[in-house]
Amino acid sequence: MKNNNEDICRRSQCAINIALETVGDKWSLLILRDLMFTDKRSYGELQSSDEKIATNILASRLLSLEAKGLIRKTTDPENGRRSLYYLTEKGIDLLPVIIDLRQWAEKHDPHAEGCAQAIKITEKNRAEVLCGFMKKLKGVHGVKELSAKTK
Amino acid sequence: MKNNNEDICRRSQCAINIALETVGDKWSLLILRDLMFTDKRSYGELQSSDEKIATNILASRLLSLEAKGLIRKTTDPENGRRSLYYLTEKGIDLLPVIIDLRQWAEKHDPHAEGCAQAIKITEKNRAEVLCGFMKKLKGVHGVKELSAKTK
DNA sequence: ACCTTTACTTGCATTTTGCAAGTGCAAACA
DNA sequence: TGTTTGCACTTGCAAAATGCAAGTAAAGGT
Repeated sequence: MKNNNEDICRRSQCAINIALETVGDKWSLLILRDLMFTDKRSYGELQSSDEKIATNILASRLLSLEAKGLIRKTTDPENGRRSLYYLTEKGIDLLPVIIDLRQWAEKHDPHAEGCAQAIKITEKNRAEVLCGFMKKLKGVHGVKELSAKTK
Repeated sequence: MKNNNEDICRRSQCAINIALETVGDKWSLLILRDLMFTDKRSYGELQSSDEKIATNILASRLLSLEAKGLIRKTTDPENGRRSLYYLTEKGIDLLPVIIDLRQWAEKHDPHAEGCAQAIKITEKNRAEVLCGFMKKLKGVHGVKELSAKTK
């Protein structure tokens, strides 16, 4: 089992670099995408995505994302041999990044098919739509909102 | 010289996946960051960043970014042995992604140092600030704005 | 007790990245 | 006009990450 030596051995302390060292590989954000926009929660379901991630890579990514606090692993209460993965708030907070990547690809690549059609964003409603969708995700993934008591 | 077989051989057509296959490695966005937030334009300057990119990787990334249309290579008119790299509109359009990554890291990693302090974004002024900064980048990098004639 | 489902692990080939040294070429210099 | 120097890369090889196919382990059902 690896320890978290990435905390002290970084290429730089630049925020952008830190973000890229955390999720800047070719698979992590795709896993988060599935957790955000589909109801896939188990290992097998996550493996069934279009991109066909190799099983050992999926395993290592889930471990790494959990170690970094972006997802949380639980056992399915209805089926003990099933593991379920849920987003944490830290993971949910990457929604804006994913949405921006999608908008960029849709603008510049004619072949890009917009997954997550559910969430349509314009310049004006962006903050509102993102906030609403993140609130929904927090509900689905069981993230407690600190602001709940003030509302 | 590689041809653009990535156009037809993709893991999937999902917009998010396409974006990640384009800039989802550990270096491309850092190069774009430097072009956006510093006045580094030459090979040597780009190599001097904190993250210490290996020279062969820098060369291959510049080639790849140029092939994908995110940057443009020119010869320094004042120094013939110098190459200068500029962002294209496609590259500039990744600004929101980079800003979101930075905000995410600043929120979740106490060690993150905000590079690009110049651009401070709140929920309310986001569209305006991003738009203004992108306009500035277009000026600096010599990207023509189609809307110029209508203004 | 046996079989199935589910989540992985393992071993090995391939690709990507990293490091250090070397090459080539235009401009400045002698 | 030859030489040096700065700059942009190559090249060769080691190390790490990724990809593929097959195998293992443990819970649940029958």
